[in-house]
Amino acid sequence: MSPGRTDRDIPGAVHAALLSHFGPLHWWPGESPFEIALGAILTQNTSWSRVEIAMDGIREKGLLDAHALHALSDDELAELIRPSGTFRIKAGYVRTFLSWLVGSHEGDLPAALAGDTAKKREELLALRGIGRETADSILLYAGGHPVFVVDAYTRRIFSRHGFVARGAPYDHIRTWFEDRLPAAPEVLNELHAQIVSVGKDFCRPRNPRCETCPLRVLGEPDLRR
DNA sequence: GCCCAGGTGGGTA
DNA sequence: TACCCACATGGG
Repeated sequence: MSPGRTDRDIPGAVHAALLSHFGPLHWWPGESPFEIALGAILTQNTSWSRVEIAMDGIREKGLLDAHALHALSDDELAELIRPSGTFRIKAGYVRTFLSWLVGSHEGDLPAALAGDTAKKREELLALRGIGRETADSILLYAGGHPVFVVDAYTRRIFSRHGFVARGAPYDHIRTWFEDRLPAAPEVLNELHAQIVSVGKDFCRPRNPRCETCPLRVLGEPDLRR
């Protein structure tokens, strides 16, 4: 960090550095809010390539719709989800989500997500299987709410550089970013995607590639964290 | 064989 | 609060 710079500049500087390196990533472009929400649940502790296989299967069967999936049996739903792993658990989570969406909001996700951000977050968090990261992914990517999504990459990168404590609570990290970024969904969307990319390619759990990392401008990371 | 992946929930102390 | 563990698939 150069002299005169404060930690308030860090998220913006990271965003600029990563955008310059990776170019715009445009996560979840052109997909329906429902597809995005379903993907957000299926990707829990799972690589995105596995989620795409499950989503493609659901799409090919013409079932990528809240009412259609809601009408399936538990076993049928679990089989569709199987490629994304932890499928019996996730089938239960998806079932809970569908029951909320169809039962309380007539299957209309944009309508279900409209309104006050904090209230909608609470509503999503009340559903079993929708934790903080999944709730915020749905709020941001499917609902266009200006929230920052904190994931394992965010924790690893920013704790290695000393900006957040390793075991800091989710909402502490989220507000640290939100306080330092514009309340613009497109910025928060892009930054989260960029962080995942740099986390995969450079700031890896093992064998990190710090020498060529686009975030080496932040200084020397503490890899013990 | 092992760790990891765009986590969450339940249990225990 | 802070750890542990199960969940389950496939890639590196």
